[in-house]
Amino acid sequence: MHATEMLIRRLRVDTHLSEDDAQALKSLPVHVREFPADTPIVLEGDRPSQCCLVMNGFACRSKVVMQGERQILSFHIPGDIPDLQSLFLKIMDHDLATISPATLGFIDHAALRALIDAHPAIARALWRETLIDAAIFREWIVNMGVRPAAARMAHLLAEVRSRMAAIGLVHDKEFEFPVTQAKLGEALGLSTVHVNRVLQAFRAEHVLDLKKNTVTITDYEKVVAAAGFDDSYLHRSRNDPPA
Amino acid sequence: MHATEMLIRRLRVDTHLSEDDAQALKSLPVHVREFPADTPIVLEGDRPSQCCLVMNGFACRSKVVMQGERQILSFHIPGDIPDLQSLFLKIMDHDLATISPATLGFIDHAALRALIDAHPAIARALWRETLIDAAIFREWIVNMGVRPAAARMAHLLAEVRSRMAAIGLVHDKEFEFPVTQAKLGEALGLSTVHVNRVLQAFRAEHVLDLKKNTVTITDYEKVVAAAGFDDSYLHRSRNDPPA
DNA sequence: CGATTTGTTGACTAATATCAAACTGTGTGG
DNA sequence: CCACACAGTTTGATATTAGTCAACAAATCG
Repeated sequence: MHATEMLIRRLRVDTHLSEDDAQALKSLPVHVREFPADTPIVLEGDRPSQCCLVMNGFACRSKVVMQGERQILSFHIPGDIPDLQSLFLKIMDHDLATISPATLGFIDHAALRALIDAHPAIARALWRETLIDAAIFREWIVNMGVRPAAARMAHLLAEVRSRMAAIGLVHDKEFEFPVTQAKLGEALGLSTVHVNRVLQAFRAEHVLDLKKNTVTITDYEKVVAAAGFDDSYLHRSRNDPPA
Repeated sequence: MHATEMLIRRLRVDTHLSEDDAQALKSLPVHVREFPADTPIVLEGDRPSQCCLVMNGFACRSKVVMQGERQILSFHIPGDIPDLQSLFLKIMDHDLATISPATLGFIDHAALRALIDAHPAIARALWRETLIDAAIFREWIVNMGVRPAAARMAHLLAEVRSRMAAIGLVHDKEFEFPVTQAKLGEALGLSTVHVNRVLQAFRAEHVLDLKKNTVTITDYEKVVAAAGFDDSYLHRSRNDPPA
């Protein structure tokens, strides 16, 4: 799919865009590039001059603390614009990298700014995307703060499943999620060993499985119950009818 | 100080606003109300029709999970607009409440939307505020994920100190922070007992103290070192000169 | 096919939670 | 002014969760 069509479809999930807005988006110049797995896109301290649309594959944002430990802050799936905040926060305060081979579309800040100034509806749609991004961070904080390891992992996988489902990428209880146990640990604030043990417990209870970059959620009800998962923080449009 | 002046000053810290923009902000109708301590302002599930500016006192955002545990997501100090996201995310996905007696200024969404449409610079300034909000959440995730209890607490207090300093509310190594040990625990994902013990350790080493709603940072260098605190995620303007 | 990354296991340790009790301090009504 | 109530803090003992280390097995990649 073409990058700008993808963007239009994504923004229209939550916000009404006129044909005029859509045309304007369609004429946005996008520079498409292929990235191998585990490759940095932008790093903390950078001053990017473009935003990045994930067209294919997966990415994650992370931050390293001086002791060399890394905290993964978010995972990104096709359709996401993981560094949209760089449009107004000049200096990156975290890293963005692929976690699988990925196709990325780069859009110049200048072009995006011009579009925003000329099309208030597009501005709102993008602003809203950054606000949902923040809502996901909030839930991530809850996850780390109050949930024990198993619930935390269940919650993360339920969220990724939910977001993948929204773009039609969940098939037959399965979805692609190219994450190693080590990376899951970095995301959840758990050691690799503990991640492994929690995963085994889920497998033993036939709740879920993760292998070969694929998550299989055998018993979705149990996952939701274990995680206390409620997707309202994702602010899907059905929850938020227009004002 | 008048609410709109406060807002103008706040937005001008990071963004250039013309006299025209400032005048427009000044004419924004603000409804000022006093709140006692520990009083909800908006709750999860609400559909607020106004945003709230903290003029005096302190607030926090939090989320409760079904087991009744509460995770505090952020603390808010005078000048903050803790629920600015409600302008575009109709349904609150978390609670907002005072933690001390507070003076709050309420601004109608409708008025704010009109202002945004007419004044792109104000829109950007507000958007930027929500992006910094998200940046703080990201660092909070790092805090919960990789830092042990003492470092985590040091980081939180260093952040609050930094934000209080920015509005001139740090005096003589002290600043007001009306938080109980129980609330600190809810913010940091620690039990009250553990918070107490960590605090005692800091006291014993003459690093910092927290009593009577006041934080005293005796040895700021040690706090920064223990926390690995680096304020660049707060995106102060000196780090982000205009494009 | 060897080399490297990823996953798995067991034994042990460290960090933090839990529980229950006692001890502040502060404000209130008698 | 005292006594009581209450919210907040402190303490000790014990339990639990998750981390560390080290070795090995399995999968993946060139």
